[in-house]
Amino acid sequence: MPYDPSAFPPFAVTVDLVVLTVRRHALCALAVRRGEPPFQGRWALPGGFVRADEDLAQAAARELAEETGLRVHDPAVPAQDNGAHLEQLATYGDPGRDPRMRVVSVAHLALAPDLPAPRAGGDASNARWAPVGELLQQGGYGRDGEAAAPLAFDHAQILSDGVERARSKIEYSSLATAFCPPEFTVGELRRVYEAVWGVGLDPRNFHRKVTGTPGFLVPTGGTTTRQGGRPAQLFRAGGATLLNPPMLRPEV
Amino acid sequence: MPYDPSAFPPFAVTVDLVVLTVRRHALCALAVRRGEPPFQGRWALPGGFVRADEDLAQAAARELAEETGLRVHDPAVPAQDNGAHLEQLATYGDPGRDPRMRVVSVAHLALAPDLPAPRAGGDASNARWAPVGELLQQGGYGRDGEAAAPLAFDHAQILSDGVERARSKIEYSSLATAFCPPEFTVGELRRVYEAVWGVGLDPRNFHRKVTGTPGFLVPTGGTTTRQGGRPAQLFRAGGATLLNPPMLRPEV
DNA sequence: GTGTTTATCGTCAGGCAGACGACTATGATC
DNA sequence: GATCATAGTCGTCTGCCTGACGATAAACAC
Repeated sequence: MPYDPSAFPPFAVTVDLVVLTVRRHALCALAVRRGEPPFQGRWALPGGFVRADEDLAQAAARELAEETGLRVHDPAVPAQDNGAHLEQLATYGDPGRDPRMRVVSVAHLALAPDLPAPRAGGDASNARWAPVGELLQQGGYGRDGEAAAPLAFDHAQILSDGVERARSKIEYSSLATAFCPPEFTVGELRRVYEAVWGVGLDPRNFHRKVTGTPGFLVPTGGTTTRQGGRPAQLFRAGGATLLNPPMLRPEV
Repeated sequence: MPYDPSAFPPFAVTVDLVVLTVRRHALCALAVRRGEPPFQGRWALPGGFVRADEDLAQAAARELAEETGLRVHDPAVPAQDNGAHLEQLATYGDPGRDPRMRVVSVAHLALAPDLPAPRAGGDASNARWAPVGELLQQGGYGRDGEAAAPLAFDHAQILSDGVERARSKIEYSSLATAFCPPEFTVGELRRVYEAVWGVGLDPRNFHRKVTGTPGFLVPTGGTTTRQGGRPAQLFRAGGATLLNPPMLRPEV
């Protein structure tokens, strides 16, 4: 059959972002408050339309920068490590997921170190870091009396998928370092695993595992004592991106 | 900002399929010959436009049925196991990936047992199972003198991503059984792993691993001798979908 | 029967993870 | 300044799993 522009229905294509970070020993996601219908006043994941001349990854990186000021870490430049990790997550295209029109959303997952404060177009009250358990639970009230209404659209599903991706991916990759500042201690990295998995890990076995895996961590020579207690060695993420054998997640 | 239909550019949304199977000890993918420009006469992955009232998974299942006659195996009905496995792979939306217009393609991965013969709208000469190495290699000639021109569009990238997904996913899941008929022997399952990974596995260790993992394989009681040699026990896939600890892929 | 092929069971050594003891180096408290 | 609490780091031991590989079993071809 020849090419016929009327043979296919037009879609709007958006990118939605699951931006995760670890704050106060809890896995948190970035949520923005919707200022317009539908779901006006409800919390949602940040996102926006893909522009006509833009790649999907570019659109996601642009939205991330607009919402958080974060630049994306370019894997081709391992030296400059002060950016977030960004990867495509999955695509959601249910008819009716947006009541206005047919929207296909390409969700992306971003992992970032702990940040000072979110900004959404300069309006801080319309963006916040919230523990993922709080965003996903139905009913009840959040920490600061915020009514825990479900996220807008199908964003609870998207967030849930993003969290699951992060939880499984830190098992077999060095992705957990994306939650850490450029230099970090073994204990800080362990607390990332504990927050993301929601479990406790043995500090001694964890230390043996991460320092014994070649190429995973590179000591920088410095030490720090910002956690109290004996000063800890500082490390940077090594070149190894795959962790083999993987870090084992406890059975719960 | 209020809702403004002119604020976003229209996209065409398609689903493309990476349909994998194991034939004659080789991992093969379904390819269809393009009958119209662009890339007329070249091989491509099967796919098509998503309809206006269709979910992405529905569209992928419909395309799969149209191209192969396969129904999709519904995970909610584990008893009836005569369908293919289908999952979303990734989404490709480079501007310029289709010279006609802006097309976002949601690629899906399908795994099927060995099938008699492909059919593409009843025309067998326009569809074939080809070893993935043949489809991905640049230049040279395929087995039957077919010029090994690169796949159309960015389909080489999509196929490559799909193969990589399949290779890694059979490590930690029971997905390899999707390449097998409803009842199969340990040896047949091992040959699936060998074909997908392109390695040789020790039959004795493999047998110990798969029969020793609870819930992975369920003996049906029957035996078969279709491979020659001593009759082998027949199994069905057990309820366990996750393989823990995973099957280890040799270092090459 | 003999040889070939495939399936299945066993044995053994090495590696890794979980459990946990011991020691070190800092800041806080009395 | 001594003591305590906290966190980091190094070891040890045991059990499980894997890779390598020997041995046996049950079919078919000749």
